[in-house]
Amino acid sequence: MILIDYKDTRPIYEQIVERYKTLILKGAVQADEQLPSVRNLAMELSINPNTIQKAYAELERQGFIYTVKGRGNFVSGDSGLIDKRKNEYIEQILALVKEVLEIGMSKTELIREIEAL
Amino acid sequence: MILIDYKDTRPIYEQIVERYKTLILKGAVQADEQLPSVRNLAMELSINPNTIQKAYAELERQGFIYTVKGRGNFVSGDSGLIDKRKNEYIEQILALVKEVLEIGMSKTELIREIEAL
DNA sequence: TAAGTGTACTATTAGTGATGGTACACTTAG
DNA sequence: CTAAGTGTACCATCACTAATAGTACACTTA
Repeated sequence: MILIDYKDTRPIYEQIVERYKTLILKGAVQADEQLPSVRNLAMELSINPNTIQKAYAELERQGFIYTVKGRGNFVSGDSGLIDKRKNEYIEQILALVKEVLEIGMSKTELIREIEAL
Repeated sequence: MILIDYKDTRPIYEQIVERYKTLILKGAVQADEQLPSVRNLAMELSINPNTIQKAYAELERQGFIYTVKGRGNFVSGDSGLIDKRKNEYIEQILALVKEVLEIGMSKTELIREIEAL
């Protein structure tokens, strides 16, 4: 479910956050489903529990999961998150598109590439 | 010509590299045109000469500029760079597009956003 | 009660970005 | 030739962040 890419320049906790955001929004993990405990996931990935804790804290801050002390972390049911997330992506994509247009790529060529997916 | 955004999380030298790459590919600075000296640009931006040096070294490594010891740094005339750079952008954009499609955004909606630029 | 949960600390290590300063070789204008 | 301006190569230092290691405590539940 979760994989760490050590060639990736992004910090581990951030990779975990991104991975879970996608999993949750894709519906790969259902609402109110329990996430692995901090200690378990840390052991599974052979990293420090503090790193998992940091990732989970960030996911909670962004509303993707909620925490019950003594019980665990669970997937939030907030449906508005998908639209928020989409907008984040759109902004990133449009920023890149602007730059690539500036250096002379044509909009039609770009769209053709996207259609080809 | 060059501006540093301290709210940007990317390191300064990287911002400078990206900025010059775009300027060169847009043709805003011509081939064989001289770049500001390491010391001058450092003073102008109120940062350390070593940081500029790092940026210039990276630009040279990527073929965007060339260096003449004792004279300065100059814009390279390599025309193949544009295609390389375009491909870099395309890859980044397509990676993001894949993810946003995974969470349920439609391809047509995405293309509409791009057309709207 | 014991095991498993989150959480809050503190200390430490490692890596990177950036600074400050020095020194040297080269080129060019004077 | 000289001086000023170039790149370049160092070194030491500071600051910040990511990650680790370890301990402790409060909570929930079988």
